[in-house]
Amino acid sequence: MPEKQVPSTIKDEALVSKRRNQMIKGAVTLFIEKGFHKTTTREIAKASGFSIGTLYEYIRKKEDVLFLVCDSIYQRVKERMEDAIDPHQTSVQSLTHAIRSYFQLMDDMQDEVLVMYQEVKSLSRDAQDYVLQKERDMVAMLEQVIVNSLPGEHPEEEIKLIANNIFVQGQMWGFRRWILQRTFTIESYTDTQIQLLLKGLDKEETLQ
Amino acid sequence: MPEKQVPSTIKDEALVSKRRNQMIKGAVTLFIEKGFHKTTTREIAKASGFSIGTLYEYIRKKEDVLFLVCDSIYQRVKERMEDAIDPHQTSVQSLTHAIRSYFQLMDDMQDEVLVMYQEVKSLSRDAQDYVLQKERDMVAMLEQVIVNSLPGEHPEEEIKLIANNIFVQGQMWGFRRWILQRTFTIESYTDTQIQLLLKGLDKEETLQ
Amino acid sequence: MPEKQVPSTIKDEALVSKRRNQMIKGAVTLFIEKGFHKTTTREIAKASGFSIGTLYEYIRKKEDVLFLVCDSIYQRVKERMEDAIDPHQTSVQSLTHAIRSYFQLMDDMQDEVLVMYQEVKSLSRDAQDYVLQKERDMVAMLEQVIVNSLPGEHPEEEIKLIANNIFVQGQMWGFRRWILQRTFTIESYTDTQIQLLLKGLDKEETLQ
Amino acid sequence: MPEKQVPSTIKDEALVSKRRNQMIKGAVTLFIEKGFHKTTTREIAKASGFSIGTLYEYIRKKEDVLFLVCDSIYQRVKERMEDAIDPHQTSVQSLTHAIRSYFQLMDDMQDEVLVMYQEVKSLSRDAQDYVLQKERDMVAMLEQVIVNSLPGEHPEEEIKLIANNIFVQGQMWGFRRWILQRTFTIESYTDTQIQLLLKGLDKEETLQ
DNA sequence: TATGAATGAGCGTTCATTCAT
DNA sequence: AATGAATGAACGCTCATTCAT
Repeated sequence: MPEKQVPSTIKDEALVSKRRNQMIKGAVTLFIEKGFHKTTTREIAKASGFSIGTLYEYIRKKEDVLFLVCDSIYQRVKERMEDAIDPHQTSVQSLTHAIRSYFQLMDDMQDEVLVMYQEVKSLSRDAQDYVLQKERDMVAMLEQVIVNSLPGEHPEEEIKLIANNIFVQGQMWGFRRWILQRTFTIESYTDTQIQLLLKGLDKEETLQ
Repeated sequence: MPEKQVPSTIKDEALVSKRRNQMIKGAVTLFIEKGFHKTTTREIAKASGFSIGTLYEYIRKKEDVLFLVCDSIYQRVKERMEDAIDPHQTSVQSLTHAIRSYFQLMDDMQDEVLVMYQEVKSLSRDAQDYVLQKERDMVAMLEQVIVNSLPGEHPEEEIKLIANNIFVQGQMWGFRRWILQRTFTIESYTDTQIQLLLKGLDKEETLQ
Repeated sequence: MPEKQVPSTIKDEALVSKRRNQMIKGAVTLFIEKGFHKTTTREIAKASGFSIGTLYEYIRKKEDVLFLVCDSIYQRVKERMEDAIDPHQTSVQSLTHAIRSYFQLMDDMQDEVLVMYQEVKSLSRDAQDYVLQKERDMVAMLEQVIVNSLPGEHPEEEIKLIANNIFVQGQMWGFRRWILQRTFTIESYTDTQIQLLLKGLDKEETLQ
Repeated sequence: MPEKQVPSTIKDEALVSKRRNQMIKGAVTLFIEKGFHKTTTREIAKASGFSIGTLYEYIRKKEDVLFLVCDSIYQRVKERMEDAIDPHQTSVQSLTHAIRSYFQLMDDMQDEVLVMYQEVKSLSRDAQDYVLQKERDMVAMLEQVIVNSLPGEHPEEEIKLIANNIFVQGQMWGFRRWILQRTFTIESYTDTQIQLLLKGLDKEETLQ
């Protein structure tokens, strides 16, 4: 898919994939450290293990690197979410399990998520739409789990809002870390959020 | 206070205030449009209505403009929050009123808040701390209202988390606008969030 | 004389004199510290005790300040040389006395002389000529003393060269201070130079 | 050695050398004409035959150009002095030969030496020390020749002073050219200085 | 396919100078 | 006579991008 969006002059697709993975790995660290704008293409090339000339054989513009990075982050998030969620399960446990998995994931990928939050606006309109769609897909996955897990009638809007709340609360753990991680561990944070949510849904649950 | 942090070569303090307001007004629009990094100092000067030379009589570095913008946003938010919150009131209504006011405010200042979210990381460490503190102050205000308004015992952690949730949900209205504002108006968004919150707190309330 | 070369918009000549003395005093310190080019007009104004606007009432261009400074340095040097030299005396002592006075003067005004050496080239052609003339006058004074003091025939060229050597050796004490002042004090430096000179002139003298 | 002090982003060392020579050649002319401060980096680039971007591939800061120029001047001076001086010769002729060579050199490199005199102070402390050391080395070479050439006892201080005098008299030919070159040719200047020196040292010598 | 030297538009910033008050 | 806010040309420097090898 990213190959569709970011053309390369190199024909060998396996090589393109390999080089781009090097690039993403190198770039993500730099973007976390100093942000997209303050990272130079030379630094990216160096961190990727090849020359500036080679870098430009695999991308057209610096922005492409950012796109590749964002895309790869969402890819990884999506894969792990799909592993964690079983769409056929209908118990409340399946919801709490999904939340736990997602929050844990957000804890693991704090830095990456923070980068995405701060840098997507540097993408072109098209690329932003592409990334936004991935986000929508993820929220839709959460909506699905909620619908499956909650007995009783719930207006669609409420479902949507809960999904969005969960989604943002996961991210918030990372980008408000300076405030939250003084008071909570990822476990206590997860527990308390689930508790608040389920109280609101008139559910009892034995935590854990 | 910002005068303490951002020195100017101009002596007339009233003039400094006036020019800086011009600057903030001009810069915010540009930052919203194209981000801090892609906005040039010349553009800021032009949008502010004076020359590049004059701009630099009122700041030392480009970053100072960003700081002034962030500071002014928080200033305005804080002022409006203080107007909206009565610390002596103890009813649930005072909480819902605070939330309504805050969400309305976030609706009014969507663009500004978005800018802050995406650009604070471009500030120096010191300036970031300064801004972070303002944020902490605001969350503390929300905590206070929650403590005052909720009968019954609530662990401190729970209070903290609810305050953070409300704070982020307000901002989320702005920075997830492309998703949320398809489904909600600011009113329906506010109502649904309050409903979810109060359900969780085992309170009944006639909305509005 | 400098009033001829550096016009002022102010009529009151006494005031012009006073202000310019303030200026020279302030500027010389700055030039010694950081050089002419790295000193700003604002700094000069501040060090002079008045505003940038006032500064420009007494000069036309920044370069004028440098001229005034150079002129004042030469003025002071010339005055002290004239005090030290008696054109009617004809003994060898009168030569050694002149050298001693001049070297002492160069020791006192090391910094000023260094500044002049490094910055005259920043003056306009005209101003450089004016300063150069002052230098020629000084060398001529030394020539006069030499002619008066030395018995026997000496070709004019030799006199000229000796005068130039003395002149430069005086300055060298200041601008080669890092090397010379490790080995010599101003007194030992003076003694040794005089000794070398007089040996060459087949003269005996009881040093001081 | 200068490669140690002035890093370049270009890897090909031969190319670095070539480009830097272009740079030095271009810059020296400009510095002579208008001084270091009034010469712009774009002018240097143009005079060197490449673009401003390329210039900065071979230096880090404008000051580096000045350092390279100073370094190259001293390098050339040193090389020619080493050719001219035979440390095993012990006759007076070896001293006069050294002086003649050195003065001739100073005549050839008048402009360069003038530039150095006026601009070293614009170098950083470190670079100034480096250049000063080269100067000390040169003076030491002269001291050596003097010690070797002069029979009889001479206090160390006297040797040092003579070496310094010769050193500065060489430079003086260039930086006081407007005065000296009216009266002398380089040959007559050299002869007269040698004559004065040897008289002082109670030596007879057939000039030439 | 890989390299890295070359380019130059464009940036942030400074500061001599002016002029209305 | 004195002030200082305003100006903008010009500076040093960076870095994304290209292209000959």
